[in-house]
Amino acid sequence: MHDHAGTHAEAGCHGHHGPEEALARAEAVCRARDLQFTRLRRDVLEVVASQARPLGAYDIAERLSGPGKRVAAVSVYRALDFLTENGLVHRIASRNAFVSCGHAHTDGAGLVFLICRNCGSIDETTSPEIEDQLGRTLAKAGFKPSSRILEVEGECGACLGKPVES
Amino acid sequence: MHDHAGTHAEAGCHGHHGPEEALARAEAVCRARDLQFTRLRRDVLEVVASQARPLGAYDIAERLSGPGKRVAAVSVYRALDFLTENGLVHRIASRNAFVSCGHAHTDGAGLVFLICRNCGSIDETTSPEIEDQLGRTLAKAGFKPSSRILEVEGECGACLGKPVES
DNA sequence: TTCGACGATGTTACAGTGTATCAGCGCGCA
DNA sequence: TGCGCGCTGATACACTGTAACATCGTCGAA
Repeated sequence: MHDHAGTHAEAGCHGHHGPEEALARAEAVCRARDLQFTRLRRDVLEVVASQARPLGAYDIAERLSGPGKRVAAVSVYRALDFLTENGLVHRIASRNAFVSCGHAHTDGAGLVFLICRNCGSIDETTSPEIEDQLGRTLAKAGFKPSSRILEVEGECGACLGKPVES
Repeated sequence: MHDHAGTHAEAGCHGHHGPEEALARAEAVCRARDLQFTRLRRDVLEVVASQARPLGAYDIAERLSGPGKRVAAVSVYRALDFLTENGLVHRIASRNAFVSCGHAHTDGAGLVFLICRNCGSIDETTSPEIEDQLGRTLAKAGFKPSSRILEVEGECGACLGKPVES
């Protein structure tokens, strides 16, 4: 289930900070903006933050459901909308899935997602240089940006280090 | 339906070259690689290339279907797979839709998609500088890339020029 | 020519993703 | 107490994508 938590921990991980930090940050953000950090939103964030891999909305719903309790996907979507709007979770467009945001960052500034096609983990970095270049390129094209996504698929450092489990 | 064809034509358009060019290039590519440029593939490409906006697979299927003829979405998907594998159309991950590729380019080198949230048109540019910076950033992170997507949403030059139709 | 291999297409079914709509619930506030 | 408002539950549905199998056409070999 959460077997990668250990293997991933060492591997140049900027992105995955664990649930505690994400929850603390969420509480702070919601308090600052006078928003409700409800039980459902908390639970969804906790599930997403507990994984270094992106989770689909239905995955999350399944994990939140149990014998006595059933969480519908639509509720998860609403919680995810809330969380993404407030920068607590990111949507990975190339996977139709979601990851928790490791650190506060100024609204999408040069954010890059590194998706390992081997272990499925997601790492998150920023690059002001890319942001600069992108800004210049857009200006040259006469385009006024409002949001951007930059996702790279490949092999992460950890998987390159230990290529095969033979 | 195709009302934007005129309005878009003047607007710093790198991306939308019309169906003829796309079809000619596709024929050349398929001949060079000894691939079959079948009727269905041709039709799908023609529909996609006739629009500056990205089209969903079901949109394409609908446009290809008529009173006597019905094209199933699954056939469209197969044609789109073929076309994307050969660099003739691109998938826009943030929209789950497809656009025809305006020009030959060396396998995803610094490709940037500019999606206008006002008129819905897509423009396509490349930036070696961004590619450079991205390469450096990835190297620093110890990440070996195999593919990447970079999509920017905002307002295109044409829509900025004529802000409102009042 | 006939046969078989192979790739493309047709068809059905189904899984996964996301939204619309309405009803009910909890809580603050007049 | 009652009202408003935001959150949640629940159902239904639309959109996106894939799996599996049948069929067809073409090309090359026997």
